[in-house]
Amino acid sequence: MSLISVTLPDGNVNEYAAGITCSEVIIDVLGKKNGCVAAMVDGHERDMSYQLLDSCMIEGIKAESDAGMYILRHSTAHLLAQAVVELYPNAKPTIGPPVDRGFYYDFAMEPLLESDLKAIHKKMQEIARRNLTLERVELDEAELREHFASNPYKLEIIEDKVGAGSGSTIYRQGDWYDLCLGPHVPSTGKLMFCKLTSVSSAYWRGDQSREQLVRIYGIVEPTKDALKQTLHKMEEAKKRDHRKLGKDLQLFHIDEEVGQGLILWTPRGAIIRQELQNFIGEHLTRQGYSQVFTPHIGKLDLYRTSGHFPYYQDSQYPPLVEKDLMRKLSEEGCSCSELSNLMKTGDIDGYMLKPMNCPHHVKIYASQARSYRNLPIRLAEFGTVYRWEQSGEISGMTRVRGFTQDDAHLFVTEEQIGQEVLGCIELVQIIFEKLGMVDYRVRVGLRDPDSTKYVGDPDRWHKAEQACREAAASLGVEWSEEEGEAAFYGPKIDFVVKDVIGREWQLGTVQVDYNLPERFDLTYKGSDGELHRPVMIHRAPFGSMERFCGVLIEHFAGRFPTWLTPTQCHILTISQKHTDYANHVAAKLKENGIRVEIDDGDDTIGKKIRTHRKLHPAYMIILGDGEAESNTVSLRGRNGDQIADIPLDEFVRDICSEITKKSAKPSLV
RNA sequence: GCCAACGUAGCACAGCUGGUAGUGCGUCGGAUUUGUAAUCCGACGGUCGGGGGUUCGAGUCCCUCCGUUGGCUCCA
Repeated sequence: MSLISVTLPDGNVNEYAAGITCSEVIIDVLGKKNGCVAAMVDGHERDMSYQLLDSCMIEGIKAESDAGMYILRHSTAHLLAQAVVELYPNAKPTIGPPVDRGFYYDFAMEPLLESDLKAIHKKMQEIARRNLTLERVELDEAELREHFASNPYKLEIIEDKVGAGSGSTIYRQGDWYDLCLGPHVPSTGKLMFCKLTSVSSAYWRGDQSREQLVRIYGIVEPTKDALKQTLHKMEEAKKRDHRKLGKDLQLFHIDEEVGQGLILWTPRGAIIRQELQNFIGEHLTRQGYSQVFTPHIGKLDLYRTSGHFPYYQDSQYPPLVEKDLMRKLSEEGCSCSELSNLMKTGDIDGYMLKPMNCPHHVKIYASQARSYRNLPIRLAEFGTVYRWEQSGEISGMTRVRGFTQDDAHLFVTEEQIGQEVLGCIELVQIIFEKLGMVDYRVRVGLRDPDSTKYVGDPDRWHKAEQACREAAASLGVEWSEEEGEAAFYGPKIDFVVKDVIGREWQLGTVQVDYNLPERFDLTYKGSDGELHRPVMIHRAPFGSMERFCGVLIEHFAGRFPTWLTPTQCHILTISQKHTDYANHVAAKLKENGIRVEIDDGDDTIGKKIRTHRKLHPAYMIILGDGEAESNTVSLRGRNGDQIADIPLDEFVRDICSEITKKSAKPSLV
């Protein structure tokens, strides 16, 4: 038998007889498997049982590594499928991939209930305990078809993915097997520590016109402890959910009688929003923006020119029609579809709730003759827009039907694009940094080189794309280029953050636009005395106040920094004879612009603390005889720490300074 | 929009196979006047998401609409 040279991660080279398995090499080197579930051989993931026939480089893949977790999840998806088929013999497994935080498997079967998961989980554990070996088997096309003869979904995959004439592999565990390329863990015993998290539905191949499948989601970890930890984290994440905290902290309300996806900002939430808007406003002024105000509606004609109507009719609220016209049309027996057609053709006019602020801002630009000396012109507005999101998509504050963008439109010359894009993203960065949001990524959306859907000259596109790239690269955070993700009217930079349950949300965006200036025939006079076309940049560093606040609530878990928190000080009296002093302290704080709430009720101090801590004020101020006599306050912080008898003036000075500095955390206790 | 589950007082929940609604917190009233995570007593509060049906009788079963949640699809 021939010998092969196997290069190890540390650079050492061992010689083995050809045909040795990954597992044997790893055990030979380490004396044990050391938690490896698979191996990386010359850059390819392989099973532990994979035989090495040629000289190669090898490295073990540990279960807890990213690649290892992926394999663990994938194998657990198989385990799930086997369990489901054993319990429901008519269920047909379709696909079951690993995903970021776990895995899922889709089955063609009768709908399941959440409560059925328990039995399935039990079955999975039973199979895991059988410790079945996962065996890779290569089959030719005919054999594959024979193995999956009763499963049309697998046959379809064989048809499409495997291709005519070629074979593929299956993985067998006990008497069950699945079509799969692997790799997998060596045996089902590695998959003990899993949990099924939810059951929902999905379409076969994500196609709405095809069969509805039952999707089961689950998670898995290499050890019991890790599973416990992950479950604990999931519980913690649930507590931070902005929908729950928003209710508990009285930040916003959604009322079904008002409408789905329409946020009512209650007084406490409104403070947070106002503070954020003030904060952005300061930076807008510094960066040379002009603030404008525009109404919530505009004529259909405006949106015909901009292109929003009727091309995006599906995602807009239906147009508003003047009442006399409506009456006349209705007397004439005009049907809804006729009305809709008349609107499309422009034969009748109406108004639209604005889906975007840009047309209004364009009109402000166009209201005067502009010169190159005026550019860039930067128009900013907290503009509320309305979009008809699909009902199933609406969620809390993060996906809504009416929202306020921290919007601005910059009208610039071609040469100014780079510098202005940079200015926009610097603003985003300043704001994210101040709020401690460091876990975000940047996506640069570029043209799909094969598509012709884009408007504007390719050379200009190229320059704008380059400007976006350079701007993104200058940020010093993770960024990626994504071809085909540009808007049809220009390249863009998106800021994406994760919420506590791992969902990613696009917040800020900066988009270059060649289209609207063209459609509205915008011009400026250049130094050459000729008229030129400006370029527009759309930007919204927070995306929308609704979504941003939703994400912020989760980011801070409801414990906002002093400058943002709705009530900064809760004054609690020891007994009712301290009410006068409490009012004195409150007045002093309010004079200094500090938001205060007093509780001078007849509850015990313990009870008051318990009540008020639920609202997470920056500080609780406890006032009794001692404080009243010496004109001091005693503080209690969020973590329960206490400081007694701080002179009132000193406290006012310190908290004011903390607020002015927009400190990340209350730090006076 | 599609699939599934869910929808009981302001909030969190209980209510078995149909017999006509309970608990805790909150609120209000009374007592208490308290020094750092629940003082005691009492009261108010629900046409059980809306509408329709089955039944002698429905929070409990069926239909339908609305909403919420988890996914899918979509997102200028």
